[in-house]
Amino acid sequence: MPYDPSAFPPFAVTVDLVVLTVRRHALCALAVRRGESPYQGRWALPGGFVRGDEDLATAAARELAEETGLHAHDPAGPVLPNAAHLEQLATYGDPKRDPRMRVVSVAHLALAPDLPAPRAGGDAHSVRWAPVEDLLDQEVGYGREGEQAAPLAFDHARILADGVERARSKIEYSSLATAFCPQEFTVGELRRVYEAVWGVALDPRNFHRKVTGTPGFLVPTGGTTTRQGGRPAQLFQAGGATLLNPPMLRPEA
Amino acid sequence: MPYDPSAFPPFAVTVDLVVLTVRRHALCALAVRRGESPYQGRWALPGGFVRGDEDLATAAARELAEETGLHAHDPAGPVLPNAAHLEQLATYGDPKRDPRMRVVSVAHLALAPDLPAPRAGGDAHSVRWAPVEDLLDQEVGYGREGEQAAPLAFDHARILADGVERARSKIEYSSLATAFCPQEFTVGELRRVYEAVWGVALDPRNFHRKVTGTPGFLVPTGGTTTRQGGRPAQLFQAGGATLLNPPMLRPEA
DNA sequence: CTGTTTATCGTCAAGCAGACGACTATGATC
DNA sequence: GATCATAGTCGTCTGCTTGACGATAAACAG
Repeated sequence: MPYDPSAFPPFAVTVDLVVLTVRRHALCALAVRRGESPYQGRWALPGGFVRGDEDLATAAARELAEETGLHAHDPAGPVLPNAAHLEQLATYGDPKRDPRMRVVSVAHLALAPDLPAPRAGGDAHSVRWAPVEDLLDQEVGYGREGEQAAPLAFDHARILADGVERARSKIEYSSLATAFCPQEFTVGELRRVYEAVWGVALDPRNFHRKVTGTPGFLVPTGGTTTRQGGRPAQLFQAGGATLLNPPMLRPEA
Repeated sequence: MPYDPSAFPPFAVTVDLVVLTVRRHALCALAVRRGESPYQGRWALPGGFVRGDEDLATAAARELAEETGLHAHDPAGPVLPNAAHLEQLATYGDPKRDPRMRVVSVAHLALAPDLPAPRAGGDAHSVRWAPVEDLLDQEVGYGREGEQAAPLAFDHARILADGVERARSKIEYSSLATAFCPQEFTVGELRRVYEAVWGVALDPRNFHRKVTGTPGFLVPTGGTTTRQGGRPAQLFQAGGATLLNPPMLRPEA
């Protein structure tokens, strides 16, 4: 049977990105300010149309590079300095999610280390890192200093919440928390990542025992650093293990 | 800025279903035989186009009902007799995955109890439950009795593998295994579900202690049954808990 | 009645997690 | 330079969970 274009309704397909990082002890997401209607002036997740000859993962990696300058981490390739973890999150296709037309958005989740330089390709007025708490708690509508208190555009609050939940659960049983760290990092820095993502305090001694005792999680690089103050700490890299067994336990409550 | 149809390439959007059940000690998936080109005569996952005014979850539930007569389980609604668990799995959008046109498929995962009656809406020649092992091990190409040994159509082997992996991991930390059981079931039946999905043997005594000791997982209905032979077993229903803490541990290997 | 099957309860040792004490090595402050 | 604050690292102890497995219970088949 030949291809019959009338047999299916046409959709626009986009990728939206939940890009997370840990800055100053807080889990932050990348937000862009919309320059056009609908939701003009509101904050939204970065994203864009999938091109006609482009895979979904490719489109997400392209958008990520355009917005942040980060490369998607290729497990097969070499360890790049500016590499972020990128994975598909979920797909959102409510018929009314975009008032203009029928858009299906394949959301992706990216985890990036704290970027020393601001991202490329956007001016400071239209792109920012915002604490996810601020972005999600804006249903009632008040920012701290007359800041933009409107909720995220479209269904992006839901997408962001799903992405944050994915990140929170995935660092339990995988080594993904290292994606938030620079290439070399200390146990304390890794612990602060867990604390920021989970929003809890962890016992430094038990945490240290756990992560250094899990084979393949961390490999020492030999160096030490004192950038956090206090006694110098050993530097580590992410080891080859991707799944943690047994997992890190997220405290109750 | 008004809606500009030329600004994005049109896509067809479909839902494909990985419907799993446990039959005769084996994890089985629903497969349909393709009646048309491409891949005519090959087995594929059930699925179809998303309609113009339909949500993705709605489309998946509609396809599920059309193929199996099962309802998608609504957590808010009453417990229906023929209810299956349904969740979004992942989205597949390789530009070449369908030779006819650009199709993005939002795969969903459904977990159903073993259906006493064959499914409605399809004749026996074009729909069947097949052990996932058979469906996935056909890359080399030989079935047991001259059976259809060709691999699944399109990228459906990959989708099925992803769905199976999701199910395998999700029954570890959630109560989803009960979705494979009838409304009332015994601990032994639940154990056989785990054994079939994971492909391992579990100690009946430790399993019994674990599931009956996890609060909210199982609630006794008071009845007993002897349908498995041997000493009568207590009947249970799924309790309210959806997350198991601590999780069921899948044996190493 | 005896053997088989399945369910259920108990015991024990090993391992892990949470609570927390103690010590170490830095920089900051007086 | 002594003291303090900070952060890192090593231990100890206790309770809980797990995995291995013995023992008993209640049905059915011969």
